[in-house]
Amino acid sequence: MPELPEVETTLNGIRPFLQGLKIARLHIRQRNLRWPVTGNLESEVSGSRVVLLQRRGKYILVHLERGGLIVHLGMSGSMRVLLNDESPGRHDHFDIINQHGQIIRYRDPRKFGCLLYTPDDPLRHPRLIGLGVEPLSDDFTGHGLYRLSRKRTAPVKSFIMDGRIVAGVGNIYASEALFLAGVSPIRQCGKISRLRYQLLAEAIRTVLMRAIRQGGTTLQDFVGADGTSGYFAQSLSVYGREGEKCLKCPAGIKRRVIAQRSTFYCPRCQI
DNA sequence: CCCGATTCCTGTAGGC
DNA sequence: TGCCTACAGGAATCGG
Repeated sequence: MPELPEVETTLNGIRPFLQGLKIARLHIRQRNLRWPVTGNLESEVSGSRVVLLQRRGKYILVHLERGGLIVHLGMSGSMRVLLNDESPGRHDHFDIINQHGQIIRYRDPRKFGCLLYTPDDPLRHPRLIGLGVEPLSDDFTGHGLYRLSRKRTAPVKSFIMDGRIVAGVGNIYASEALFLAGVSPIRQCGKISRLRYQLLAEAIRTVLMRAIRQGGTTLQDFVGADGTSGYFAQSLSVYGREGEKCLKCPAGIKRRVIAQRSTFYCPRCQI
């Protein structure tokens, strides 16, 4: 599932084929994504230069000379640079074709992703305006998490997965970061100490950066822009390891559902 | 405001 | 072998 590291991997892969170049054409085949793709985006963006490719949370921002595109990979999306002409499959919903005729193809079997156009600064789009802090920026601190969590009762796992608090932490990396920090996912976020939030913030940063270095996590669908899988899956400590032995102690990894999401943790190491 | 449940979608896995 | 159901989850939305 594309979370922040997978989006970052995708972005790095497609950047050489888009940033600084003109978009010759946008070819949309399926307009029925997470939100309907409305309006004549094709004519808005064709001939426009990509001035910057940027990630914000799990969103990909394609800044154009005027306005920009906003792409989300949902939970099964990928963007791939085609090496040779391949006929599109039924889940290949749109292509971006650059000035050299190179094709960046968007595939998303479950259609949870989106393609939006805005004539304004994409960062100020209503979908992005309420996003929380970037976890890899200097603004992301344990102290900030601590302050935002006061008087709240949600489980800490739900808290760090809330995009209005931190942008880009999804189900897999939430479990992994909580394990690394030794914090139980079911603890009420408002009752966790400042010190432990410092450990947690550091763990989130560490897990995300490690995953980026390994090209993200591929469980089923995810591939980077070159079509290869990420290999962070082999580094997962708890996710998907129910019943297996904890890496740090003799206990077994437990699974429990928190906010309708599978959550994996060590009941002994994570307090 | 805060929080949990529900919703969208389709491929895959497991049961019978 | 094939049908059926449950499950996976990002994020918006709704209801309490």
